[in-house]
This record gives sequence, structure tokens and C-alpha cells, in this order.
Amino acid sequence: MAKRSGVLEFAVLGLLHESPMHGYELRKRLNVLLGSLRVFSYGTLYPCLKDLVARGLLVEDHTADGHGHHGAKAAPALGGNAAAARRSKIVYRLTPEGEEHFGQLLSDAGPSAWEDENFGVHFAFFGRTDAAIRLRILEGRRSRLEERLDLFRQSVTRTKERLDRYTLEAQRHGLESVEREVRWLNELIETEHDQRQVGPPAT
Amino acid sequence: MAKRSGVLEFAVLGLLHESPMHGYELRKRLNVLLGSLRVFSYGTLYPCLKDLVARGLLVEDHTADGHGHHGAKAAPALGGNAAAARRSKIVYRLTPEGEEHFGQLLSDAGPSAWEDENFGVHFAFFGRTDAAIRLRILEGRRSRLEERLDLFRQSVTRTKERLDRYTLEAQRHGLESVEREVRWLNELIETEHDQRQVGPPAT
DNA sequence: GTTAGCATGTAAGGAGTTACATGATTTT
DNA sequence: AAAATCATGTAACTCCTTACATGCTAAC
Repeated sequence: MAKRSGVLEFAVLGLLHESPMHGYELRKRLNVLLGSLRVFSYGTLYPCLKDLVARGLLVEDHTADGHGHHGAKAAPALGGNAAAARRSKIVYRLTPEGEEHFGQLLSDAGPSAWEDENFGVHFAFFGRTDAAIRLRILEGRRSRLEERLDLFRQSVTRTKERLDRYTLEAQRHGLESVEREVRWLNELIETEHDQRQVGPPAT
Repeated sequence: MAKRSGVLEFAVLGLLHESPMHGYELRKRLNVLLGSLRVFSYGTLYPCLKDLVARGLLVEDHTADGHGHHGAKAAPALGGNAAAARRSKIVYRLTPEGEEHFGQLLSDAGPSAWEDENFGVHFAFFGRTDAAIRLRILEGRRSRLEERLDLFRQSVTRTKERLDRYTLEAQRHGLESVEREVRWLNELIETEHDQRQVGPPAT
């Protein structure tokens, strides 16, 4: 019914774009993809999937699979092809509209793409993102962090004295974390520029 | 009516424990204290204050101040004593019950104190926290992060190949961020131990 | 005298969690 | 056959945001 989280929706579409899956597995891949930044529970995921189906971006495959008893051991171990292993319940798959929508999300280089909540997902799908978009997002993210550094340093010089050891320590650590992420972004941006000169401009 | 966020409530009580304040200023100090980790809006803060009043942990001072027209310029600049400057509207102050409750929150060294959401606030008030509690929280936080490192490294070795450049890069950066926080905690813990030997055991 | 910032709030709703409820399949 | 884990879902609730509404005071 309601509009679901951009982050979760984006991530779900992206993972299903790689290969169809059912909800339980999707959740695990989701939590690996977003690397402990966010952990979604089933209570969030399943309603989201239903919503995406209702909006025509996904379809459910209730893979009848034949029957169900005993057989079909089919390589359940960790290394195997996850999509093919033990097709038991409801497998979700992108519709053409879903692919189209995912493509639009990928090409969004607006400010929301470099906010804290969204940057991680966008970055996770950079492998399928246009080079120009990648660059804009990385640069947008960097300016965002630099703004934050400015605010930070202002408030430090304003309130320098009369802060206890721990507050100072927290501020210092926070500041260094942001500076570190800026350096990381600088490296990534440089690499993007290098590749632009080496690699072909299209496809 | 409803039970409000532990984080916000804790932070509000802690700031008001330093000095009484009205909501508008409280919000600014809050966002400095929590250093861009979280930004609370008025829509969150004011209902929270009302709730704390209803529960008897705060009282409102509607400082009548005399009347209100023209006079009373009273050092509004940044450097001045904030509590005394331009007493205009509703100033909140801890009750004895509020102080008691804040004290209990300070002495909580359970697992929730070192979760991502809460660790920041607890740390921010370490200056008023018992040394033994500080140590337990820092060590708890460290084990929490080390657990996360283990999971992380497992999933890396499991899925090493068939990940694109960007996913790998994100994992690497995430891993290093956590490792860096662990080193930071190690330093803090060492400092705590040193001080324990130097400083007096009580008060 | 009007813009900018201080100050306090409310209503509606978005985003996600926890706890619960259920059943199928695999492993021991 | 019991225990673990896979798999799907719902209901109630928490926490917080956005957008709105209001009025006062300071600065230009």
C-alpha cells in the first residue's frame, strides 16, 4: 500500500536484477550487500515485496517444481548457484517495468543519491551505473562531507574550551572519520578519471 | 503519552543536568553533542519534553521575566552564559526524580549501552560516568565490533570471487573503518587503565 | 517596516522493528 | 521423532520526519 523505503526497494530491485530469488535468501544477500550498515527484518522485506508486485515491478513464480517429497538434493552448499538451488517457495523476478524502474534509479544523480542513507546502495550498484553518473555521485558525496567538516571545525573553534576529555575525544574521532572518507572518495574519483581516459567512452 | 527514544531522552536529561535550557537551544546543543550522528527535529524534541514533564522528570519554568517590551538586551552573543541569556519562553529543568533517573541511565552498563545507537550518547556523558562503568562499556563495544569483524571476514572469504570492483571496495573500506574504531577503543581502554592506577579509586 | 532568526508547537505519515503465528524440509 | 533451519507472513507498535501553523524579537 504505502510507498516503501527508497533504500530497500532499490536494493531489492538490484539484487533481483542479478538473478531471481525468494524472500528468505534475498534478505541474507541484502544484509551482505549493505554490509552491516542496515539489517532489514522480514517484517519489512515481505510487505515491500508485495508492494512491488502490486505495482507491477516484480512477479512471483510459485515454481510448482513437480511435487516435493524426498528427491532433488541439488547442491545446497554455499558455493553453488543460489538461484537454481532448491526451488521451494515463491521466487521473485523483475518485470520489464521493474527493469526500467531500476534503470531510472541507477541514473539518478540528484542530491538524494549522496545522502548518508542512500549513498551506500548507489555505490553498491556502481558496477551497473554509467561512468558519468558515478562521478557525479562521488563528487556530490565529497562536497557533502566537506560541508560537514566545515560545520564541525566551526563548532570546534567556537566551543573549544569548557569541553571535557571525552567530548573532545569523540569530536576528534568523528572528524578523523569524515576526513578519512573524503580521502577515500578522492582516490575513487581519481581512479574514475584515469579509467575515463583509458577505457572506451561508450559500452 | 508514548515511551520516547532512549537516546533522545538520555541526551536531553544529560544536557539539562548541566544547565536548564529551553527547547530551541536544547536542540542545537543536542545536535552538537551527537555530532552529526543524529539530527533531531522539533517534532521529536517538543513531544519528548512534554512527556518527560508528564512523567515528573522535568519541570517547566515559564520565567515571567517582568513584562516583555523593548529592554533587557542581556548579552545575546555566542560566548555568554546561555542559561541566563534572554530568558524568554519555557525553560526546562531536572527534578530530583529526573536527576535520579539520569543517574540510573549513567550506571547502565548492559549490552544496550554499546549498541550502535546508544554508544555515542553514553560516551558523551563519560565525564559523569563511574570509571568501572566506562571500562565495561568500552570493552563491550570492542567485543561487539570484533564480532562484526569476524562475520565480515567470513563473508569475504566465502564470496571472495565474483564480486565487482565496487562491492569489494565498499567491503574493504567498511572493514577498515571498523578496525580503526577498534584501535581507537584500545587506546581509550589503555588510558582508562593507566588512570585507574594513578587516580584515586573513589570520587 | 520587512526580513531573518528565535521559539513553540501539531498532524499526518513514512520507515522499520519486535513479537507472534505457521508450516515445510533437512539433519541428527 | 526431535531439533534446527528454511520460509512466509501479520499486527501492533516505536521512533522520527515533514510540512504546517503561529507569534515574537532583532537587525537592516
